[in-house]
Amino acid sequence: MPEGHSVHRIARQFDQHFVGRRVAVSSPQGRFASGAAMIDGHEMIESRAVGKQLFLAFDSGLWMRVHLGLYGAWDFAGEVTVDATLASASGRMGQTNQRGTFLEAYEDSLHSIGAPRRTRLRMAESEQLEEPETEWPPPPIGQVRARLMTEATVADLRGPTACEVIDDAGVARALAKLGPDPLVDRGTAGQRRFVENVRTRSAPIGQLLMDQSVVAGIGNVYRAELLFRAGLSPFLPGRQVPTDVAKALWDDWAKLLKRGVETGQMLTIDGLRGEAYRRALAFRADRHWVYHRTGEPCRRCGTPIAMEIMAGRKLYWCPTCQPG
DNA sequence: TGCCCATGGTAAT
DNA sequence: TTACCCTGGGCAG
Repeated sequence: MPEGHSVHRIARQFDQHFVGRRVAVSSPQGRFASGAAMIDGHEMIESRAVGKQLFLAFDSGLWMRVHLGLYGAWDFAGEVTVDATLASASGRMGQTNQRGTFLEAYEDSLHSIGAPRRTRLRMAESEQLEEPETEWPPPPIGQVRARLMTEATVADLRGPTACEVIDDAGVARALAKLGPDPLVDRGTAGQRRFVENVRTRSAPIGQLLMDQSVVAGIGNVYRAELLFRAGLSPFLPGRQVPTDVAKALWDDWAKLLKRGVETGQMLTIDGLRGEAYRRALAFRADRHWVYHRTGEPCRRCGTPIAMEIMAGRKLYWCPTCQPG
């Protein structure tokens, strides 16, 4: 599922290709038919991401709120922005599964950074470039909950946890449930809220980082990786996390989120160069310190990475580097 | 082909 | 805690 960085990238696609345009909204699958009718034909005036939620504003005063959940995805077709070298390269990598082809795709993708072009792009937990369609508009494939269409671009939403039309008060209610997001709550205000949220709760920090009311946008990957980077035990109660450690956690999240939005990948190992960097882009197994590495040797100390279920989700950590 | 798993979250128990 | 929503990829057979 998309953690926060993906949703910010999706919001940017809407900002660049839908905001300022009239949008035809429909529900090919039918389950969003009444919501679609409320905003169909109106101009999109704003695209905003907060944590893992996307808010699209229309000139009628109504908003579309979308949460992708575990399986959701947006499929863009037509004119979209392709700026993630890795996204495109790894996408084609996945189709061919041959490293040589990956390198060719990587080199090829360097030419298209930031350039709007006609293609198809799947935006979910990862991004994948696909062959451009020949028919326009492209026929919806599978269960498309919502279709948003301008003259140049189609966005198909499938499998979301939440997809609804709400008013300003509804947006306010949704935002009130969310903790700070570094790309929304800039400066020290967001950091202050985060530190207070952590240090007033007794739940373990590994659980608090996944709590969207404590901090918005962190998922299971970033949770594990942030704790490793901080050398922090996932089991330390929030109120026992020193203030300077909590501040540093927030700053590191802000740094990783920014990197994720720029690259389209959850790159949590710093300083990768050359082949190691390209491998990390192409292969998830080469991308993280501890996430999804149960039993494998810690990249820093060699201790087998541990895993246990915390609050229903798999938690990964290094018992030596993150003592407690 | 079919089963398991997944980067979420909510509601029921 | 568990069930469930709902989709796609990986992998065993």
